[in-house]
Amino acid sequence: MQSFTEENYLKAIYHLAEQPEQYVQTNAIADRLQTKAASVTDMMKKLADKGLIDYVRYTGARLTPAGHQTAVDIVRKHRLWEVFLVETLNFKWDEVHDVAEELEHISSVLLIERLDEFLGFPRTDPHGDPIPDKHGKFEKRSFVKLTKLEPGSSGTVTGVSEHSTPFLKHLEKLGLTLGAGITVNEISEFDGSVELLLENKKINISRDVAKHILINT
Amino acid sequence: MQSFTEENYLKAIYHLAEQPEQYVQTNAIADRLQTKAASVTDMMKKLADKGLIDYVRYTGARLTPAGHQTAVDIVRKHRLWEVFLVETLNFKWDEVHDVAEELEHISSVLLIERLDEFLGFPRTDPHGDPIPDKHGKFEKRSFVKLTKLEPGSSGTVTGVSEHSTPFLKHLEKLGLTLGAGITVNEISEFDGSVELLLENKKINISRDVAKHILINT
DNA sequence: GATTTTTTTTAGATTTACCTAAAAAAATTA
DNA sequence: TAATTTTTTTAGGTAAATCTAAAAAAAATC
Ligand SMILES: [Mn+2]
Ligand SMILES: [Mn+2]
Ligand SMILES: [Mn+2]
Ligand SMILES: [Mn+2]
Repeated sequence: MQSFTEENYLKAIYHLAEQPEQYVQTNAIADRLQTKAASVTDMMKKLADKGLIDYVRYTGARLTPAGHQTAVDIVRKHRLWEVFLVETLNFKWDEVHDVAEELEHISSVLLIERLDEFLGFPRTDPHGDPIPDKHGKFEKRSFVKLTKLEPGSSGTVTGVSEHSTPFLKHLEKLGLTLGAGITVNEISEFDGSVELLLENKKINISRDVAKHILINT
Repeated sequence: MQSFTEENYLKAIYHLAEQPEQYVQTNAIADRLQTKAASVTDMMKKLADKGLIDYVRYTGARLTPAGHQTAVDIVRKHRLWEVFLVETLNFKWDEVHDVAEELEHISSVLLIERLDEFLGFPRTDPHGDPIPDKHGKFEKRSFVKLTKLEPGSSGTVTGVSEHSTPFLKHLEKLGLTLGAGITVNEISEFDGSVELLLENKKINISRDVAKHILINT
């Protein structure tokens, strides 16, 4: 049994690690959880004592198999709840993240199994992120950041790497929702902003927006 | 914004008070929350400072209007989640209480409004308890405890005053579920056990079981 | 009404999750 | 490599929610 706080630390390490064996730095965790490095160090010792992370002083932390399982369980719950909120309760995709941050800590195993079943075992959440199965397994999506596309190339929006309400509302307004087909016209040398074709309409987005849009080519 | 702990104290006072103006004793709260009287006294001071209860030393505590609103909101959420678990996710009535104890603390107002709507604005939960509307209002049910019925009188099971899994499983086994029609044959002078007719079948239940069964005559 | 019992509060600790400020280690730059 | 900057840890402290043990008040009993 972990506290909400412990679960949030494990999830942060999970999301920050690009490869599973990679050590995640103290400051990176502090930034993500909006806390102080000293607090992170305290928690790292505690999680290491519990066998949930490997922690090496001045190097960082990485999840043990037990810690990984816990983290991926939380991610699974988060994403299933987001699907429920959108599909069943008609939330918009920009309204679900904060509620799911609370719901992901509900501990009942039966609840999440039944929810998964009720939703028809969805594979992705409203932001295009894959939903791990109960064993923590899921297929890796293939995508490139919109900023990495060559001018002239086309693709489909399959995900976003930022879940905040203002960002998603902005995309909604532009019509850049999941499944939208786009073609890159030009990437500005000056500020990195991207001009693209969305259903024959020419739109311009800033680099800051483009870098959080994931494209399947 | 209250902590889970504060919410649980307010709910305990709400459930323990028979009339709204009645002061609830420190020990009663401690018993219900499985904590110590000293801890309750600490929390009473805190809740009084926040204006959620009236607290009189050596007398007890009662909810202020603000505290009552908070408490009844939690009860509303608890009962709506129980309906969801049973109606939508096919939980049994004995499996829902502990999960609802966690879910009742999820704070989103939109979530609970949408859930209410999705469920079709149910008026009672799986144990027959009334669900307050968003203003905290609900109709008082009329019922008598099964132990108060005269031999010969009939009625329908409309509720239970105990939500534990073993108790509800026991009732399930006997066929004493919500809506069941019963007639009292005899109440034992010796141990208070009750013999009753349930769909023409004669069954016997102990006083301890009977006192938690609520009958509509 | 005095004595005993029960209930409640106070005093003083503990644990968890934080914090700031200072010290130490590692990484970067000169 | 020496100096500087960045990162991380340690030291020491706070607030919330808990506890035990002792003191005080209220209620029950004699
Ligand atoms: Mn999310
Ligand atoms: Mn998501
Ligand atoms: Mn319940
Ligand atoms: Mn109930």
